[in-house]
Amino acid sequence: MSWTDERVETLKRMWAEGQSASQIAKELGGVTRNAVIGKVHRLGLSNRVAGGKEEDEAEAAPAPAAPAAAPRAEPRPEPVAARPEAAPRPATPERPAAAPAAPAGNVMPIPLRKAIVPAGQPLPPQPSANEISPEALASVREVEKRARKLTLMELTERTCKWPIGDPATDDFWFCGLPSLPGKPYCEAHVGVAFQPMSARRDRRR
DNA sequence: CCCTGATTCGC
DNA sequence: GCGAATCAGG
Repeated sequence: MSWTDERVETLKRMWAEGQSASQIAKELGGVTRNAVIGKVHRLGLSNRVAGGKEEDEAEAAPAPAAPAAAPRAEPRPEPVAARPEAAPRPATPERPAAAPAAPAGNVMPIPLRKAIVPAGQPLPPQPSANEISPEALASVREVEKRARKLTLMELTERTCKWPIGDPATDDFWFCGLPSLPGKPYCEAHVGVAFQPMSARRDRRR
């Protein structure tokens, strides 16, 4: 793989977004995080906040904290697959079939809180008590108390991705315990996620 | 261990 | 210019 303009662009964008080198490498494919880091440096977009090119010295830059605003922003929970990329412009000026969903009145009439959350793609089915064995259910409940409560961005290939809580509230996180090799979930959650058909049938009704 | 970025240096 | 190997951390 080579650093085509497009790939460099992606690199720049993701780096600017604060994505890690390994994440960028995964996204690009065909390169390691080392390659990404190397490129980042060569491009000169390393870090150094206000850096200002090659200032001689003047390292003693005071004003450590801007007293004005404190944009204490947690890492934005950007959806993993968020691809602002080029929006497919349907170049079809035809009548907009449906009226604008948003009322002219700039006010969002939605009850906020419970509603809009994209909910993302199909999440693993939440156990509905009657199809999970009592043992597994108990195990899960026990495990969820020990859950690492990871956020979406903190998940890796080795962390349990079982969602816990209501995505529409702050009361939402991912299990995060060590996942079974090759599985997306930890042992307990694998237990409720992958059940033999027979087990389900026997328990049904 | 898992992960992070930074640097070096042969290619 | 490139990126694996390595370093230095968290």
